[in-house]
Amino acid sequence: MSLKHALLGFLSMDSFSGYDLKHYFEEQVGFFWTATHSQIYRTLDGLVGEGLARVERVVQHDRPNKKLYHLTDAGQEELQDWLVSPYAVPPVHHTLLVQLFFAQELEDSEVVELLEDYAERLQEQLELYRSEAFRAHFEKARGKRELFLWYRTLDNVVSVAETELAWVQQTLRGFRDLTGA
Amino acid sequence: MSLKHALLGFLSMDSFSGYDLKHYFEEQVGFFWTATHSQIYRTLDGLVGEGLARVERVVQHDRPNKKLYHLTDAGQEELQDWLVSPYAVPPVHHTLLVQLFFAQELEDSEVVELLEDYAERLQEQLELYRSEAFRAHFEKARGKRELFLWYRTLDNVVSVAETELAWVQQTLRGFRDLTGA
DNA sequence: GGACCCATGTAAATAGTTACATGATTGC
DNA sequence: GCAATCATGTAACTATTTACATGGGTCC
Repeated sequence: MSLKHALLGFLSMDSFSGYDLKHYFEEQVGFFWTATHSQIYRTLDGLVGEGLARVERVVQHDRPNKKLYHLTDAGQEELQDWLVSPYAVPPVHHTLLVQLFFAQELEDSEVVELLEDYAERLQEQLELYRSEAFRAHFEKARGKRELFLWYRTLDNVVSVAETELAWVQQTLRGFRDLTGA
Repeated sequence: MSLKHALLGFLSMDSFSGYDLKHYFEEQVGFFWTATHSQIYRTLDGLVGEGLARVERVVQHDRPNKKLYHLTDAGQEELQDWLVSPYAVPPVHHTLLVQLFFAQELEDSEVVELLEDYAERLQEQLELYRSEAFRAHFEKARGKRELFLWYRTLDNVVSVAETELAWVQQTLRGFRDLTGA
């Protein structure tokens, strides 16, 4: 479960509320990990239950009260352990490839449409990655080393999306050559 | 739910038992979709329940009896509809990037180890993709068009894995330059 | 006798999404 | 008064994995 550890990761930098973290997942790490607020709140509960975080109730007057989560020593240790745990190949699930694999049943034009639509989605993704949206938060990096790590994570998804886009375009060319579509 | 539609896809080619399909997921499309037998059996039940497939009990003497699943007209229609449904960007979950993003807490050597380990996993993946394992089944393609589609699906995961590998190597170089590790 | 393949399932747990639900405060 | 942001939660559902469970047949 990486969400748990991503939360510990954030809490190792500072103390946050569930609401803060929700925004961090949208704006900070949304390009490589997403989570909904309902999952975040439940997972934070779990962290407290496991003694990996503790909660502080903060009374606010200008806005609704909130719960600030702090990392415990046990939480810091759990995070450290997990950070060096070797990569386990995740189960693969690539919906578009399922569609393409069984596309023999489709008209040529439908296959082309499918691929063109995918290309558009990838373009949108790339534009989002290249916008300031994610980079804006990189200024919070504590030094060059962290900044490097953050840029490289973003570069990963950019590279992969570019590769997918090149793959679609090549596939479209090949398909048109083959079918005359 | 793509598993449901991947099953319909297979059943549109021929009739299969759950056991057959389990093997198809390992050997035929395992590089872009995985499923366990427990999920396959339950999903097949679901297909029958929805009227998208029907089941034929086949008595065998040299081996245990089996249940052959056949696509119904409704199943064929459901498949056709799904095949042209536009791509929806799936939620992103990339565990290694979570580790790297929060790797500021780690020693230089631990970061290097993490990346080198990832590179090894990617190499293994690539070797698997390039082996005969998946291509062996491509001979069942009904014509050039289908063969093209199948090769392109495999090429997708190969390209992405190659990109990831190049990304790791570039990241390792950059990290070593920066830290002297 | 034992390993291995064939064949099918259930149960429990984990992970994640979507929908439902509430309420305060700020700024227009 | 209304929209937007802040803030937290629960319930139901979907998807997936892992573990448990069984039993026949073949081949060495």
